[in-house]
Amino acid sequence: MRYNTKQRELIISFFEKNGDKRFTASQIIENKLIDVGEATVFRYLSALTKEGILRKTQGENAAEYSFAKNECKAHLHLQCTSCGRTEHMDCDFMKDIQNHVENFHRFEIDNLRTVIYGKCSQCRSKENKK
Amino acid sequence: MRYNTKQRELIISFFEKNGDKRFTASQIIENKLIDVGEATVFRYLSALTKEGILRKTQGENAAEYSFAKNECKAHLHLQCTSCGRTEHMDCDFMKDIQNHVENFHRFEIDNLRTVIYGKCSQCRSKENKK
DNA sequence: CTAGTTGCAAAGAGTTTGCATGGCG
DNA sequence: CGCCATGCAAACTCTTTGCAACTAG
Repeated sequence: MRYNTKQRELIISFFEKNGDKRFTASQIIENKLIDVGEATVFRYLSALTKEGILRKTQGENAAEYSFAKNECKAHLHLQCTSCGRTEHMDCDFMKDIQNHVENFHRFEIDNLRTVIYGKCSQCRSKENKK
Repeated sequence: MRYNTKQRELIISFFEKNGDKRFTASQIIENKLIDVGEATVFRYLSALTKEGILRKTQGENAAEYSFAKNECKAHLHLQCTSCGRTEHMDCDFMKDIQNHVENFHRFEIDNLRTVIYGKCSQCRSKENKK
């Protein structure tokens, strides 16, 4: 059994409101973004990730969590290592990638866990100006 | 300036010999896989990653390091979340992915940092038998 | 009422840093 | 000989866990 508690609702609605934004447990706790005890934050971040409600990715030092929209389960995510922005790869070619990896490599991609790192064009042009 | 020390050579040749295998700093230290002090292991894992000699990826709890072959800079890596095995995506379609992401999303993939998570066919058939 | 949940504090794991000693060039 | 590298121990950060009080169903 699982209880519907105030803390659970607080955490889910926090991420729901914050769209694509990613947060570490420490950010939430230190800045008091949600009024829930430290251990409980960790417990729910972990539980909600298992339930598929949150998306967990690894930041530089700590795990980052964001809201896992349903569409996100169907596409990959490009994350710029300079500015940190995430782009959702919701284009037609996404299906081709999925098919190739499935048929040729016999591998089923986990779109929630995977992050494609690299540089977005804006950050690259900024760096070239230096 | 940078010195060529015994420790540096030990660490590089250890990873060179171990091909695709990934190791955490703790595995190396606790099992004495390399005869180098704790802090020095961490210092070199970090330094060699910056130099592009090692490939750093995030395991469940700790960073994992493996030897970064030159070919690896040109393709993505599929890693099974069940058995942990890594498959190198060195197929012709890899170029198409690179081109699409570059031209359509204006994003330059970092192949050393990126890991595509999912399940390999062997692990999926094993799980279906349960 | 009963079983799951909370929050505090303590513990644990991974990683970084200060500093005196040692070694490369 | 001068500067960088090493190793130990201490410090730090992120995360998990034990436990008594609390709360949803």
